[in-house]
Amino acid sequence: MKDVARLAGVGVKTVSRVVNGEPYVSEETRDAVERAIRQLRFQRNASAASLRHGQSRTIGLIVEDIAEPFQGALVQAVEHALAERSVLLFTTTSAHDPERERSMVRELISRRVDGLLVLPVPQDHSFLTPEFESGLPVVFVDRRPGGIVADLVASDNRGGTRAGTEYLVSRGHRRIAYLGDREAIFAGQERLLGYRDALDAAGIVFDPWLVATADPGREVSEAVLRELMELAAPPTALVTGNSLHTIATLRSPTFQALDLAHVAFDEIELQDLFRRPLDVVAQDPERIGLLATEILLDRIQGDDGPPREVRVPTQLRVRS
Amino acid sequence: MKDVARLAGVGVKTVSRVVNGEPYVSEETRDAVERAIRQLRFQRNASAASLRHGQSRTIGLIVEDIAEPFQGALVQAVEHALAERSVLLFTTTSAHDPERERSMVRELISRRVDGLLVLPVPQDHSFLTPEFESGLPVVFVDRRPGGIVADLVASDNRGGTRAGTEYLVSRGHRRIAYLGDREAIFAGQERLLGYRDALDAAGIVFDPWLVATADPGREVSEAVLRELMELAAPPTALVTGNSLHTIATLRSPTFQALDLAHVAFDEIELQDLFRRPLDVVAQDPERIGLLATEILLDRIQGDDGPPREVRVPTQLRVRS
DNA sequence: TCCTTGTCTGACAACGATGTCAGGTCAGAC
DNA sequence: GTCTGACCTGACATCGTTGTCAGACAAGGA
Repeated sequence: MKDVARLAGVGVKTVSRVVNGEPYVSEETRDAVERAIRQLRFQRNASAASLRHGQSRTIGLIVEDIAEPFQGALVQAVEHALAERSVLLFTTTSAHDPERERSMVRELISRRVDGLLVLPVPQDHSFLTPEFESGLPVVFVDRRPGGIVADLVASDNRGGTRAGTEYLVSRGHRRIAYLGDREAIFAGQERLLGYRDALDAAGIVFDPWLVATADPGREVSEAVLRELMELAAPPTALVTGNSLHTIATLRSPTFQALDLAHVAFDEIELQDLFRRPLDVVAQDPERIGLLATEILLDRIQGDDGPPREVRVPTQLRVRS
Repeated sequence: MKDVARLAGVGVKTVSRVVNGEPYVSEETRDAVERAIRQLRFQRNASAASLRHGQSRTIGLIVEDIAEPFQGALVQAVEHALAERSVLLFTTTSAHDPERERSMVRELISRRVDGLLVLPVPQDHSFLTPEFESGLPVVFVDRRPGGIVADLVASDNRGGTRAGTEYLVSRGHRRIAYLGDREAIFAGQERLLGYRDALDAAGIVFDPWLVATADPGREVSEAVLRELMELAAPPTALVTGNSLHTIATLRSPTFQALDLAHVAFDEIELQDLFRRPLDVVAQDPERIGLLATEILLDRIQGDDGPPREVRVPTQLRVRS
């Protein structure tokens, strides 16, 4: 900037004014400065500007795994929402590891991000409280963090499984099984509640033998299905509570041999090419990402209202 | 840092030494400083450090679309490779738009990234030459950029389609069709060459009627297949040159009605759940991302050897 | 004429960290 | 006692930018 100023024959502050589009610069001066900028290929140093006035026009995002379809779509949506506002995105991953998540938070804070978007690892997040209280805007995505009250944007998990289960009920099913995440996991708990809501509404007595909660896996699905089918009154329909369970189940030989009605929570890409059409409760990662970004940017602008919780509707997609 | 120094009763420089783990600090001083750091929850300001010594421990990545599986896996791999080295990643997308790509480059440079990883939009990239010559390390990924010679990490496209086509030949096919990207696209050109290599090696005369290059789309695949099957000597096998063509083809009714042997370039997730098993030439986005990151970090360390071109092997996966 | 107002400009300090440098202490060698 | 070298420490300038402030000038009004 000093060089530009010298070449244009003006003071550095005037160059700064031109670069930032501030008023009170004469036409000729502006031209001269812009010429000098082009000639020297000057690029404003954002670190220095950030140092001076405390805003970096940068936000940090922590997810678990970018390659996972839902999270990839989320990152894409956030990036898309930010790009128009010339805010840059630090993308980091926790790899499901609380310790790594914490260290990423540290890295991001040391880079002085203006705000944080976190898809939290299931654990206590009260370690964020000091930052949070010192004014760093944090918006959580997809899961409610433990030990801290903050903005949250997530799918309407409960309404989603409820709608999916009700669809099965409407097709005449009374013995509907549920395979999903453990209840310790935020979404797992909510989705199971939605399943029960639908049963209650239909006057179907909840049968704990029809519910399995576990970490997803092919062997898990296989074992669960075998047990289910050995019941005196085996289920005629199944709800899977997340995409990993869904995929594991679709892959399990017992399921493939059966002709269970099936509704899956979370869309599966390319399901139209599967052997059987798949009915799903689709989430909307684009909208989740967009809303979370907008709330975060509002917070950065200074919005300090009470924590908001936004639920993004799911969509039942029947294809069978 | 000033506050920490005051609290610990030492000079700021000593705090700096402790924070950066420099030698020549006595045990007691170090303890006192560390206590003060904890007490004040001090976080080093990376912008300021970056301003002072010119390195930001930050790199920029530009892809087209993070939600696309190959690119998502790539971003994940890069992030993974960087995390261990406490380098943070700016993730941005060009959305296939050259103008936006340029503006992202500008944003990244103004943030003083130490290096750039670019999956380039097909276009001339000579606008990067000034930055490049002024020492900003840039590594291109997946595609060779136009108008600039720089490091490149990409799949062995030619070898990949060659292997895929040779497999079809080995199964007795002589009339093998190819549907892929236009030759103007880097990978499209290379993959078509691999197809021809395999034909040449098998002594099969290249028949231009069996080759279609186009932008992918369901209608495109449908039309191409119809035309192919109306040939006097229709093909008995098909090679699709990228995943979009593959998916469009799998969805096209004509293809579904047929029983064409098929090899697809690029892995398709969950293909094991498809109606028919899919033989693919799999790329290795994890390895591409890792190698590109390592080369970039080498360049940042000062490696100024001639531009490198690294080809990552593909893997033929036969399932049918 | 003098004053006010609006416009335009640049000197200077400050943001928070670190490289440089000079100075101090202390043990051991001569 | 002096010297050397290793160790320890902090004052200060500096990185590039921008907020503050004061000064200069012109136009318009009293």
